[in-house]
Amino acid sequence: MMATDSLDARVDEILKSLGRRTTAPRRQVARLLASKRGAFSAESINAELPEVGRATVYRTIRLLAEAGVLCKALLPDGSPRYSIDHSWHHHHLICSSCETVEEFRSSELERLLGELSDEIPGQVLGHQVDFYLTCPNCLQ
Amino acid sequence: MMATDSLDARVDEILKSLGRRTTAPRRQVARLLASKRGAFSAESINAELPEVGRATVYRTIRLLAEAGVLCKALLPDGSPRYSIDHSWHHHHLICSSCETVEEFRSSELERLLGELSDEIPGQVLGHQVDFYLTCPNCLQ
DNA sequence: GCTACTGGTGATACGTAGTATCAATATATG
DNA sequence: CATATATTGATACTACGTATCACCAGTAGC
Repeated sequence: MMATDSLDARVDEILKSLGRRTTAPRRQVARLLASKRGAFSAESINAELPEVGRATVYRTIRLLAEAGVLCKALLPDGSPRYSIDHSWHHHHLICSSCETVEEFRSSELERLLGELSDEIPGQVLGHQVDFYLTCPNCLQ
Repeated sequence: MMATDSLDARVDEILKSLGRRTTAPRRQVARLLASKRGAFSAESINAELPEVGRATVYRTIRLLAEAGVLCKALLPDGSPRYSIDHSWHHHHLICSSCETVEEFRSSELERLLGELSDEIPGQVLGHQVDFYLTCPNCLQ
């Protein structure tokens, strides 16, 4: 599968650039992630990979999130969901019903957030904007 | 203390309006919360009230959060912090260093978020905006 | 003020999310 | 191929929160 192969290569590259080793467990996790559409919990990945240790699953997810391959969104209650990061900077549309997470971009929003960051005392490191909604699907 | 007394009264009122009972443990939790400045974790409240059960501490915090007395902010890693809710609708300035949570309001931001909500497919229920920063204090 | 009804409490157990430890193992490199 | 070391996975631990359930205490009605 094209997408899987390219993510494999991307993961190899990232690991190399970080001086990390390319191991079988990391490949297994990366391949499973690549097959996922939408958002997922770390625990669900762990459940689908009984042959990979839990700690390794979590470590790999963290590694890929820090490398920008995955991004982390928080459901309204704070529980994290991960998804493949398709675009550089974006926010999230989170369905409170089916927990689907979609990416969302708005240059106008970005501009305003930038302006506000300049006004806020201290050094702004980043921001998070999430919309909680009932998605068209869940509205029937 | 004035602030404590008024929160006591407010909590009594809220409990009454919800048809809930005014109990000693709920008062203890509410009093401790009133004495807090800034944000705190549920667990820290639990630790400071050994005579109140953990379940009751969490139940009371949830009750007060749902009633609008407390508001919940999420640190960058998703761990929740609670603080007395001083103003109706606001966002958060979260110091990544000292974990201080401050309230933040911007009518311009609110207006834009409202506009965007209209454009987003599905029924938008709410949004969350957080700025992560190093606060002036932590910048020395 | 007493009593009964029922909501609240707290001990315990459970579930999710994630990190720390550490002996055993696999990888990249000379 | 040998070896230094990054990585693994079992286990244990922390934070955060909910479910259960026997017992207790508010509150409404008399």
